Order: sequence, then C-alpha cells, then structure tokens
Amino acid sequence: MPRQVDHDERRRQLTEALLRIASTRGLQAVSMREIAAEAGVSLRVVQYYFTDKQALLDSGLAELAARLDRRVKQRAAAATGGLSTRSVFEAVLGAILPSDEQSRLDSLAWTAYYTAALTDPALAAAALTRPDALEDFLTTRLTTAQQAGDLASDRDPRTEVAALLALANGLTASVLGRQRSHEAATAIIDYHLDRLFGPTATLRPPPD
Amino acid sequence: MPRQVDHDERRRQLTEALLRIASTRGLQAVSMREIAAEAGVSLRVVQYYFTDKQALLDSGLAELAARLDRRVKQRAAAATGGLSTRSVFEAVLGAILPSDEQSRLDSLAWTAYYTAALTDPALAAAALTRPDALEDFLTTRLTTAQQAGDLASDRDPRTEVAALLALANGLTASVLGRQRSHEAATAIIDYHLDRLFGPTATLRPPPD
DNA sequence: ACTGTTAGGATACGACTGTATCCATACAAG
DNA sequence: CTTGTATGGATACAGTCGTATCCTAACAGT
Repeated sequence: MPRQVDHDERRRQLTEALLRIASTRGLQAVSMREIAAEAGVSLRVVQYYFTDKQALLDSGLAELAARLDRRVKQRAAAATGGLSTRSVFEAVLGAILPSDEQSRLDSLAWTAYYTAALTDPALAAAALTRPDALEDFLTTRLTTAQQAGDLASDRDPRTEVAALLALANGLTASVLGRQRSHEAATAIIDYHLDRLFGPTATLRPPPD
Repeated sequence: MPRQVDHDERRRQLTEALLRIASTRGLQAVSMREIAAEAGVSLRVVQYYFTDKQALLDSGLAELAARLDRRVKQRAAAATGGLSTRSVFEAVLGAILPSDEQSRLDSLAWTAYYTAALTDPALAAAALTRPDALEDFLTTRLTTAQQAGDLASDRDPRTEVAALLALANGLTASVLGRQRSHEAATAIIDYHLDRLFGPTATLRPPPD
C-alpha cells in the first residue's frame, strides 16, 4: 500500500471548513471550491474525500447534530449533583440557546440547514426528523416531577415541554438576529421556569 | 407617448412570481430567468421593470411585510366587538402562525428571508428591523390590562409579550417543518393564554 | 529495482448565473 | 405619414457552479 492518509481526519477538516462558511456567509455561499480554499487544499482533494456535494452537506448536518448533542450532555454533566428536574431543563434549554461565539455560529448553521430543508427534499429527510427524542425525554421527566408533587397538578407536561422547546427556538432566532442578547433570552427562560416550578427551587427575596 | 403599461401592476406580478418560487423552492432557487418563467414573461421584462436582482428581493420582502400586516389587521377586525386584551393576543398570535395554505407559503418565504438576512448584509438592514412595534404595542396593552386587574400582579408584561412572540415564532418553525399541525400549535398558544389571563375568560371545570 | 495503488495537481466540460447590448415593434404627438 | 419614445424579444458576456478526466508523484509489497 502506498502513502496512507487518515480519511476520517481529512473529512473532519473539510466538514469543519464547510460549517465555517455556512455559519458566516450562509449555506448558499458553500461551494466545493470555497470549501477547498477555506480548508487550504485543492478542489481535487474535496472531490477525492467526498463523492458528492450532497455527501458534504450531509456530513455537515451530522456534525452539527453531534455538536448539539455534545453540548447538551456537557451541560448536564456540569450540573454537578443538582439533578433536580429544573436543573435538567436549565441544562437542555441553555444548550439550545446560543451562548458563546462558537454556539452562535453553530446555531446559525443549524438555522440555515433547517430553512433549506423546508424547501429541499434532499435535506428534509435528514434535518426534519419527526420523532423528537429530546421532547419525549423531557416530558417523562416532567411527568415524574408532577407525580412527586414538584409541579402543580393543573399543568400539562406535554404541552409545557413543547412550549419551552418552541420558546427556546424562537428566542434563538431573535438572538441570532441580534434583536435580543443572550442574557435577555436566558432571563425569559428563567422567568418561565420560575413560574413552572413555583417558588420552591431557587433563592429569592423573602415572601412578603 | 407610445403604449403605456402599468408599471406598478407589472412589478406586483413579478414580485408575486418571486415569492411563489421562494416559498416553494427556496430563496436560492430564485433567479431572474426563473421569475420570468414563473410570471410567463421574458427575461428582458424582468430586467426592464427591476434594475437589480437586489431590487427584486427588496420588493419581495416589502410585499411579505405588507401581507403580514394585512393579516394582523384582518384578524383584529374579525374580533368583532370582543376587544378584550385576550382577543387581541389571540388575533396577533393567530396571524403569526401559519393557518391556511397561503399563510404557510408566506411564512416559508419569510423564514427564508430571515435566515438569508442573518448572513447577508444586503438583506440584514431590511429584514432584521430592531424597533419591534408589535412587541411595544402588546406590552402597553398588557400593562393596561394588569392595571385594570385583568392580569395577576406578579406577571411581567414585557417578559410575557416577548415570550409569547418568541413562542409563536418557534411554533411556526415547527409547523413549517411539519413536526406539528397548525391545530397543535394553536392549542399550545391557547394553553398559555389561559394561564396568563387566569380562570376569568373561558369555561372550565369548577375549581376544587 | 520494479510495480501497482493511493493521493492529489491541472484542466476542461456543460449548465447556469446576473447583467449588458442590439434591435424590432407599437403607438401617441406632430 | 412621419417621428420619437416606451416596450420587450434575442443574444452575448464573463463568472461560477458541480462534476469528470488526465496525469503525476509518492510509496508499500514483491
């Protein structure tokens, strides 16, 4: 065998170059040649490691999903000890909202993919996955909390979870559009979590 | 003067052709020639009535904004007599959510514009308008309702309005992605309006 | 040393893009 | 009837796109 190159590593570099372009200049600015330039390689290399442009785009989408997953688990792990239902929701919703510059870029790329998928059947299958595992997980978590008495009985866990996720997505859009700061978005989330879980959890001024 | 043509009417037809393409095949599928074909005219006609492609895109964005405005006012007018604060919120939020096929298409086009504006400076100025008149209007409306005792005193009107608008946007995204039906989205909105305005408005099981 | 495969440079193809130009027609004013 | 302008058909231009092809260099196995 002649000179062997780490294909996975090469593909990773190219995928990251793709996402860098998509998040800063948009998905329509992504071309084979632009990716090559961004990664510092020739067009032929991009062609060599990816059969299609579609394969490239699929790889970018998979990487984005992996990053979001990583971020959620990282936040969940950072909630040391405090495994309260509220902290779980804070972790998940906080992971969705763009916080630092990197997560902002990822959110931009994700939004670009989602929007493209709305009118592009080739992306729709991969980007608009129907069975939302996250929503189911949070719903069972919230239902359990309700049975334990940590949530008012007149709340509907399914609806609350769906609304919180949609709220986080809507806030994300406004943060990306610089109509709202990350802090303002977080404050709105916290406001709703306060109302949801009642005056039990966090510290607050003494009740008058 | 030779044969005179209604320029405004021509421009309107071309703009509608543009939006038809943008909402069904995406903004990246919009080209001068595609618009011409969609409108049933030659490329020269598109060039003749719009100096630029940018001017065409600007016109499409303006038309979308006008349509949303029209829809809100139409819903507000349909709320005959019942000028309760809640009905105002129902009208506005119901106008944001895609209901029929046409509003779905408009929402798709709007989302495409918004996403494009996030990375395209030429669109950012027009599409990401900072002073949100709608948010201010609803906030003052809700503040007034609170002073009248129609809203619990521990609610923050600014935050509630911001959250409801972000929620409507997030739900819109999920409806466009066919992850949720229009009815399911409306139910979530109603659920929150019920909680916001308390047990006053709608019928419900007797309090235990 | 030779050979066969892997890795990539260089270039080309046809399609499509926004824009520009040239020219023909239609029609109101004189 | 002539003329000038508004309208629009036809075509061209220079880029960029995804993809394909040709060819060379590097290197492991024999």
